[in-house]
Amino acid sequence: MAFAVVKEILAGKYAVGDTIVVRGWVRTRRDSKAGISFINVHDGSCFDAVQAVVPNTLPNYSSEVQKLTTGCSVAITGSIVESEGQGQDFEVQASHVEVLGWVEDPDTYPMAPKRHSMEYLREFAHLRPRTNVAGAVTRVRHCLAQAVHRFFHERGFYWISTPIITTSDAEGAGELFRVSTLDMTNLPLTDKGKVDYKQDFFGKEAFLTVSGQLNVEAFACALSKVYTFGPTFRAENSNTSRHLAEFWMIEPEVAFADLDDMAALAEDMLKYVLKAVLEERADDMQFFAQRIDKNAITRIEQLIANDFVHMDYTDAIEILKNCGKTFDYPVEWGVDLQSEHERYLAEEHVGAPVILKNYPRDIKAFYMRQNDDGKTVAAMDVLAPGIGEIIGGSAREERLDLLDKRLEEMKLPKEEYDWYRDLRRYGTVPHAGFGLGFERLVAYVTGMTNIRDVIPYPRSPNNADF
RNA sequence: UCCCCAGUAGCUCAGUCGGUUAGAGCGGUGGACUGUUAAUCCAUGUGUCGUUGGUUCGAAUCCAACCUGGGGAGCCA
Repeated sequence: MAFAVVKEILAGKYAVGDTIVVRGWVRTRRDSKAGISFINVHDGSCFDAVQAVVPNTLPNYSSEVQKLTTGCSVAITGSIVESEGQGQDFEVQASHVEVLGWVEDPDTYPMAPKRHSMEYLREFAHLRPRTNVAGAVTRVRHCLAQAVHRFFHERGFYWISTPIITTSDAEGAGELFRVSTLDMTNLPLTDKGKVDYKQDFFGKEAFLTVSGQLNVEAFACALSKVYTFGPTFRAENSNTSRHLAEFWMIEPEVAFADLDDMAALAEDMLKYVLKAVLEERADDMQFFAQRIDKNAITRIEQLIANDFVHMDYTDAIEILKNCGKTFDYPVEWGVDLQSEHERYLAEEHVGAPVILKNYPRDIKAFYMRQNDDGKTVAAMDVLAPGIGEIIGGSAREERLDLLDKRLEEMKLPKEEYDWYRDLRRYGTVPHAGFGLGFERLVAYVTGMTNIRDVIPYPRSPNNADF
């Protein structure tokens, strides 16, 4: 007698007549006067629940089975039978129903079998995994993560676990969370009255990382093809549907590669992982298309079928200037594109993901490789309709003199970058990489509109419960 | 952080141009019916109307501040 998971039962892995035990949580119970009850049990192995048919001849039928409500946990022993009803091929003819855990008060169990708002479910981050939508998101998220690793592994990339704690606050890529073991109510001070970080755990100021890029570049300049996939932290006071204080990022970094190589890699990767979702999570995607976003599947199919549109920043500016639309923020060569501009390009002008390349150097980071025109850098953004920037990347400046010049121009402390500069002093090579916000990808794929609903326990300003 | 909107039963919301007893659907519960499947039908309970303060004879309805949530912006992934 085997412990069976719902996915395998529904897929017909067991022969009719096999006796199995299925364990999970009750989604719904329906009683029939024919002397049977139907109990839908889900265990997370797939979108659908399995139906158990429970006859009223079981000793605990009236005392327990008929009292089962949504959320109760059960272990049901029975035989696999072909279903007499519509909606499923196989079901379980129960011979024994063991109630593992009751729901204290069905009236106040937060996950009632009905529509709930995403905002409401967010208040129950510990119970929402039992809902259709959170379960589907979780499986799609897993599928995407596995596909990302598989994609890079198949192409000879190595996964680098870059550090989560960093002592470099100089990248200037946003506010950092401080990491300290000092007693905040009694801080040690130096002679000058400043906090004496020499007495802190690392002997200097430490923070949570905002990016693994600089660290992973060192490995690209040794193992050629590498990537990071880990958590990232930004202490920005961002209150939007596409920002989190703690999120996961994928950052490939490739030696001997240029910007066009990165654009191609980004396109290949996105198509690869989206294909995996369509193939492996058809059940969940069908749900998203039904209930969350009717274009969820067709959008992905179209993305896979079409080449990404490439566009130079300079050309994008011309398009925006001549499109006849008036924007809240005026468009001029040299300005950073606003959300409204990016939305227009991705959603209206192209209607699909678009890769913007070669931005003015003055609005981009110090490490981006300068183009020969002296005005732009080899940077790219992949803009997805509805989400905005999903990928940001660049070729890295591998020429030490040019890198140093940028550090000086941007008044960054050169000594903080000694080890980073070493990569240019010892056997430097052209290299490039990009960063993909994992939650933004999950949101794009599922059609979920708020990034807080595609990560198990969202952290954002004023919210780190659970 | 800025702008806009909202906060009324377990949930989703309607309502009140300030005035005696605040509504619907869903969920829950009880029943009817049924190899059912977001079933269907009947019955049924529930609310210090976000918090604090103010205006008023009287506030859930008006005003203010605050809190929480949503949409948008900035920052970015």
